[in-house]
Amino acid sequence: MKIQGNLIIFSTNNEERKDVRRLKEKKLQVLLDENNNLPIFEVSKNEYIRRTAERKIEEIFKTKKFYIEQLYTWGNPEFYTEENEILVTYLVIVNKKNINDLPENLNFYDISIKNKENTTTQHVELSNEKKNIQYEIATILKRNRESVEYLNRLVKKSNISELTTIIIHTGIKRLRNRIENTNIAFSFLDKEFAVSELQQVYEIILDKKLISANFRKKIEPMIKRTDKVIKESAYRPSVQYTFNEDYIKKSVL
Amino acid sequence: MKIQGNLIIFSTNNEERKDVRRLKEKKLQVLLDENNNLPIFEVSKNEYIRRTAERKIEEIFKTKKFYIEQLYTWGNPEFYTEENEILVTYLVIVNKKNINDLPENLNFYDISIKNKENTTTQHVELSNEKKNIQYEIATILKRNRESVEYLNRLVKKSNISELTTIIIHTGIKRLRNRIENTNIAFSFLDKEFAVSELQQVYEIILDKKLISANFRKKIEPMIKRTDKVIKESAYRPSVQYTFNEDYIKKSVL
DNA sequence: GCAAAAGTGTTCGGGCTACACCCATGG
DNA sequence: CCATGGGTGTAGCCCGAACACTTTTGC
Repeated sequence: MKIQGNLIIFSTNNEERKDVRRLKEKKLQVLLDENNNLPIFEVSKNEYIRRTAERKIEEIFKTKKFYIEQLYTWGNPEFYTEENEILVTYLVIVNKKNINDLPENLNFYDISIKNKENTTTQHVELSNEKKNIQYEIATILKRNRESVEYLNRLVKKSNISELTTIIIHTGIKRLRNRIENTNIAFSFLDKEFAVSELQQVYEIILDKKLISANFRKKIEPMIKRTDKVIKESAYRPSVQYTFNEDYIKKSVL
Repeated sequence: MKIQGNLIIFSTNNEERKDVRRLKEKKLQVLLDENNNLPIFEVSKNEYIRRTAERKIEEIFKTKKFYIEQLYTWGNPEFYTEENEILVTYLVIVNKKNINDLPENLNFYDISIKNKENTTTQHVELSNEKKNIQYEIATILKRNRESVEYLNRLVKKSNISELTTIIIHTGIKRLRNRIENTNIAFSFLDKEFAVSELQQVYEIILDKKLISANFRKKIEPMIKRTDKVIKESAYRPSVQYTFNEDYIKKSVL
């Protein structure tokens, strides 16, 4: 029995706009190696698997500041090419500012997802300056035994493995669930941040524009105002906030 | 590297009341072996792990009618006694009426949970006619690295392993999450059921009384009325409903 | 008739949505 | 002065909570 570990690492990028007076545009990113695979680690006989995952991340970024949780364990014919293998995937969130290093073979890719009209198919584009990966992934309703299940399938062959696309898909779904029920959003940001930055994190994960007036009210109990201000855009400076430690939403496994 | 599988199997029991004119009282149940452990299966070299889990369940109950999903993979020093082991847990729901057999060493236990006032500790009692297992489990907030995490710990030694109590706890949390977001509640019931039966499933999983008028309105789009009626109590018969196949809530992994 | 369950209708309040509007800043 | 973002207030709407009330049945 062969057992492996796997990392789906999310981060965000701040991109300058052409119009320099506008806010930087945040994008959700994922880390892939030179073969468009997720970073893998070998599960050793002498260490607990989660600790091994953490050590691998520390090795990649030379930092101990990141969020980690188990995503899923793959060993299902639906998703797996080889029999007799098990792959445990961990979901990781890093703030780029906490990264001290990045191996040459690993690169962050912007994630862009477009829903195809009147289908359950999504067109996904992973891109950076050097490379552009495109694929389409469909959500299929599978009626099996006592219930229904949602499966994902890669509908067009691409230069990325089906399992990788499914893990990315599953990871984003998990982010969406977590961002509504926990405080993971703050893992993308510095200790101090503007409300608009937090809102951008919500927007890129939920993939929709939010009305800032309503967003403020919603997250108000989660954050604490500081005395500092910051000038992100060319206009009115924004107040810096920190996470309100008193407010901890119960997380649901 | 040793790898094993594990099953947390939930079901419900219909208990007669002393007052025979009242409705049978549903209770949430879990399946344990004679040593108070969850059913284990060995992961073979020749089969996918989920399929192995399904085969084990079919072997236990002599039925193919059950709900299954992966719960969690344990291999963390926090929860595990032995190093160098991995345990993949699957969550299962069965309707007793679909069970054709049950090995002698396996028994269902009623689950009763009481929150201890002003603490995050819960007193749990697992009981049937022959046996009674009691323990207390605490939820501990652990601040680690970039975020907070909830851990569970067995606070009083008991004749049940800590890992088993944590898996039961995690399983119930998962049921609570799923019952609000998917249609798993129906896996506990027959194809045709009364609204009050469905309500009882919600009540035992969420562990609180619901107001039936509001419950009806909430689940109305999920169910379809049939022509049949059933007399569960000694009083007014109730209309039989089925699951409305048109209504399928998106499940979130 | 009454106790228990099945089933319907109504009111109230909190939270989300949408939008109007003011403030601050730099070009 | 105006475009853009920061920030506040408010009105409407929907949904859930609470509860009153009717119907049906067996003892």
